Amino acid sequence: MDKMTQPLQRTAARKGSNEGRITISDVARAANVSTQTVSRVINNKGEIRPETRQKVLDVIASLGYRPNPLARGLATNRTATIGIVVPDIGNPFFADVVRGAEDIARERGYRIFLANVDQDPDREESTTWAMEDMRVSGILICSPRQPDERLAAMLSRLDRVVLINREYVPGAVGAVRLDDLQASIKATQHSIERGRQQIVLLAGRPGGPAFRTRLQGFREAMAAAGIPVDERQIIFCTSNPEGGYEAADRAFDTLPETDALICFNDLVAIGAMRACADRGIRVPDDVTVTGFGDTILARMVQPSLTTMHQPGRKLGAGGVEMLLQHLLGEAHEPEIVVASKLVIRESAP
Amino acid sequence: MDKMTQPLQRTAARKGSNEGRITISDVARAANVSTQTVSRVINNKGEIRPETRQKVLDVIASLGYRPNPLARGLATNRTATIGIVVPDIGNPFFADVVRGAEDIARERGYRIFLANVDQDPDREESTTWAMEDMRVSGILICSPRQPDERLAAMLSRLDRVVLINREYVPGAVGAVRLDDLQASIKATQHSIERGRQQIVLLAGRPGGPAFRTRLQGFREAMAAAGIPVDERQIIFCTSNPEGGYEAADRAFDTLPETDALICFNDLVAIGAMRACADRGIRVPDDVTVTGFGDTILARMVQPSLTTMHQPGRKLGAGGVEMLLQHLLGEAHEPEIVVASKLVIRESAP
DNA sequence: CTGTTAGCGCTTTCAT
DNA sequence: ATGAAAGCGCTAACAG
Repeated sequence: MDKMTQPLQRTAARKGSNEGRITISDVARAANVSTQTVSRVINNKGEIRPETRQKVLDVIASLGYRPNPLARGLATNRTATIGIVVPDIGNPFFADVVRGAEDIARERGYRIFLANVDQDPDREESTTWAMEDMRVSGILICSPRQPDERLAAMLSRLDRVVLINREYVPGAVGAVRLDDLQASIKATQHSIERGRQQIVLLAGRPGGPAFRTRLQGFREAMAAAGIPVDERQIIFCTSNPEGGYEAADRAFDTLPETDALICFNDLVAIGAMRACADRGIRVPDDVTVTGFGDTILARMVQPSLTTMHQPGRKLGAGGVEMLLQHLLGEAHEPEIVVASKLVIRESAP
Repeated sequence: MDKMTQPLQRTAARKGSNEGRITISDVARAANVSTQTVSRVINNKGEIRPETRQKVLDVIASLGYRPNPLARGLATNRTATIGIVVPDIGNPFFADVVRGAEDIARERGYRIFLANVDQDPDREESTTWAMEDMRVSGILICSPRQPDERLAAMLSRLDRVVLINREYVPGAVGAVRLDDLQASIKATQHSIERGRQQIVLLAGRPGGPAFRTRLQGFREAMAAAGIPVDERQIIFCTSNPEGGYEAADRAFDTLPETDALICFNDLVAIGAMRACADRGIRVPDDVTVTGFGDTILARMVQPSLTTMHQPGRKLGAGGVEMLLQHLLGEAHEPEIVVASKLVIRESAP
């Protein structure tokens, strides 16, 4: 049980005391009221005589009082904080999700507690517990790779979790996600329509639902066009530029006729394009490359990237909104699906 | 935590407040000891008879007890948490800093409380307060743009802050930074040595110290080479691809002879290269482009980016280490300066 | 080595 | 409309 032995160091401070910070009693004393009255004022609860209220507010301002969220949390078992768990802060898509969440959260008086788990399911789980321990009001989880069963197990012990960019799983408050299946279909169709013969899917890491959906969309689009799929056309990769580079490399080794690459995300696509360049393969003439995400880089890289636009900001904002509705007991959809559309640029015109 | 270590116990849900969660008293009762003993066990404090200790640990495990960090924090006025404030989670350099910090923090039993402030000084300040309110053990701040005076003011009201990537300011625990001045000099020198005549600095946003240092290095290198600097060679920009795009555009409008661009960071460089491409300007033949950061993208974009390598991970790790040393009362340097070296790739051979 | 007694700062009953 | 008392779960101080 070493995990819970937490180092609580102390500087030269005396006791666990409050190092001269203003407390609610200080305010109460200075305003000649009880602490409850102060509490009521800062929480806008109950009826308070306007004069009393104003006096308390004045004292608060002049003393520079800031409520102690830990004490509050201990008393109420809740903090005005929303946790966000992202698998990879290096991915601009998640950066957008976070921004969207922050926008709404801030507006509604909540703080964001952001955690990066670097694609590690164990870290994801322990992080989630830690947030729960901190009595966050709710958690947004972007968990593209956690298997359904494990996620369901987590949810069964967790309350108030909104799933970002994955299908609703019972036990969650709800899910806000992109229509990944349609996106995958559209991306594949586009390559088919442009007459590409040997389309390869750089599919991400196997196991997670994102992977499955991409794959399914790919297969469906190919089947609909009557094109048989060789299993070698599906290549696993980590979801970053290196992964894309290696996967594209493998694609060209295995299937030299490859003339289109559908990539798990923009980062993978960038890596794949680099692999093409290093082999003297021209994009888009010899091979077209399609990404997912339409992150800011897509417009900027060369050739610019054809990619499925995925409004991450909307997902984050929608997730927080759903959570807050839930907290307020308001009704809401269990699942919000946001469509993504293809943005055609140079890499796959 | 294991899902099977969850006994169906539920002590009549006291006041519904703690929703049936296990408390230290539950453990104490079940183990026939006082809460104090349990506390000692989980904190590895004081001497405890091994049998007692083991018994407590067993009960903790079987009950699935997890200490309430809020209660702990309230009692000790400290939580085993380190805050990190980054100006822009979309920037891969900061992602690296965060990862480095997480590595060490996790290893030492601390949690990371990450906050994004989107380059907004006000948000930076309020976020910092919120962290302080949460009684974090310390804060790492990456604050490239906050003016010295304002930062100093913040520090005067804050304890235990480590500055990341900026010079030591009195009041801070210390600073861990790159040798930005040398980096800027080296980058400029490289362009000079390769015979570039009209070198333009895309300098970032004015006001912050990062900006100043880049500028100073640029001027010093130019002066050392006896090249006069036209003020139009210094262009402000936001530190993202769009900023780079616009700034490069302006550079070519103003000084058509421009044949080298030194960019505030890799993202700016990517935007600048795109601007070149859109104008039919060849990189590196017509114009060389140099970035800062050597983020993962630098290797992958086309042409690949010559850039100053900045080991973000080291900064984050070093920052946490310095903070922990400080908390333990150990001596440490006030400032750690990490050298960055030029990585030569295609954009400025 | 272990237990007892007080809080930490805030909110929640209940009174008034 | 306001106050008094009683915790929330944990740790600090001082016994023993």
